[in-house]
Amino acid sequence: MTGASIRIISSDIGRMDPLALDQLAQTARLEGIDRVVGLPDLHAGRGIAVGAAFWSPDMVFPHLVGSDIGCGMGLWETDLPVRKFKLDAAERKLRGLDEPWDGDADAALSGAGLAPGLGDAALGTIGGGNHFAEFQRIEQVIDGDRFDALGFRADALWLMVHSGSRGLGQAILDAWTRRDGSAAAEAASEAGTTYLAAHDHAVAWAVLNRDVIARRFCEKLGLAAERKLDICHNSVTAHEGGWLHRKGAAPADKGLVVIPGSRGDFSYLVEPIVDRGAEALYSLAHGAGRKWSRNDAHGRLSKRFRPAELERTALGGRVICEDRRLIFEEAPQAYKDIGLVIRDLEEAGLIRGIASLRPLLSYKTRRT
DNA sequence: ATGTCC
Repeated sequence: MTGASIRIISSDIGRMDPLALDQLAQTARLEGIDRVVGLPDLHAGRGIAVGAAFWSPDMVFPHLVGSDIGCGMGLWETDLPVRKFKLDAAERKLRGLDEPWDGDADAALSGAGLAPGLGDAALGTIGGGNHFAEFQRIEQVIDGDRFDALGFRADALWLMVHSGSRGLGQAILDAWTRRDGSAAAEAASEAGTTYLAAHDHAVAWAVLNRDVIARRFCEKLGLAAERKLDICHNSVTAHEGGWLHRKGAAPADKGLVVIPGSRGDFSYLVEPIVDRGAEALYSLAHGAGRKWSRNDAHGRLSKRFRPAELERTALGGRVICEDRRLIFEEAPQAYKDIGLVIRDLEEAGLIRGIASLRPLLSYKTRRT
């Protein structure tokens, strides 16, 4: 094998982080990887670039999925007219959400086809890092016909949840790594099927986790909500006779997608254009993508701002993040311009915009 | 990213 083809979806590759591009090139050299795609939100990760898709004809590479198997975005429309959403009251009521969920975890797990007790201590919790739950309002309906046909309401309060499989996915990758240190397994081998079965459980758990998180948030505010989409951006799935790994890449072949900007920027509800998807491995950006590393963001921003100043954003959004380090790491300044990411995807013919959403209240954590 | 490093 001489290495995979690399396709980068961007109007300005020169502005991409050389480290991320180098990480992408490294994975393209892996024996068994045939095709690699970098998306406009590409950024450096811990060894593996984030915002990328990798296709192998017969092998599974657990490290290309990473530890947060099943991580993704869910989007709910609530029954509350957004004009009735009161920020101060909502902020007061959103407490206890980092604590273990006191609902019926086993019933929820079995409803999702998962074993009782599986990861139940973490079920319904957001976690750390870039995870969040965010109340939003529709800023602009871009494609009114499509928006109406979907039965969506522009005057409703919306809720977006970004979380994953917490300790469960981590344990699955750890178990893989401890096995024998090999990077990949034939999907049909015993090691491959064992990993894939565990992976599929973690994906189902992560979908359920986002659902429980949304339930908890809505319960605190006395809202009912309907899930409009759930999109997983860390996974490996059977695809065109091989295995498609997505590392921070939304699927373009599974219906509507929401692509969030930073907490200080808009999010975009988009429709993938499936017939153009093959060249991008049926994958899309999963967010804005980091511009600065966590360390850089903390170093630069903690000199310029107090945490309280970062609890309000330029778009008028409010932030609940009582972790003093995280509030700097996840500041809007640390992220790329989501507008440019969306434009790149549109210009590549991969998406059509349906609506944009404005952040109202971003919940990260109450605990420090 | 992480029932998170002593």
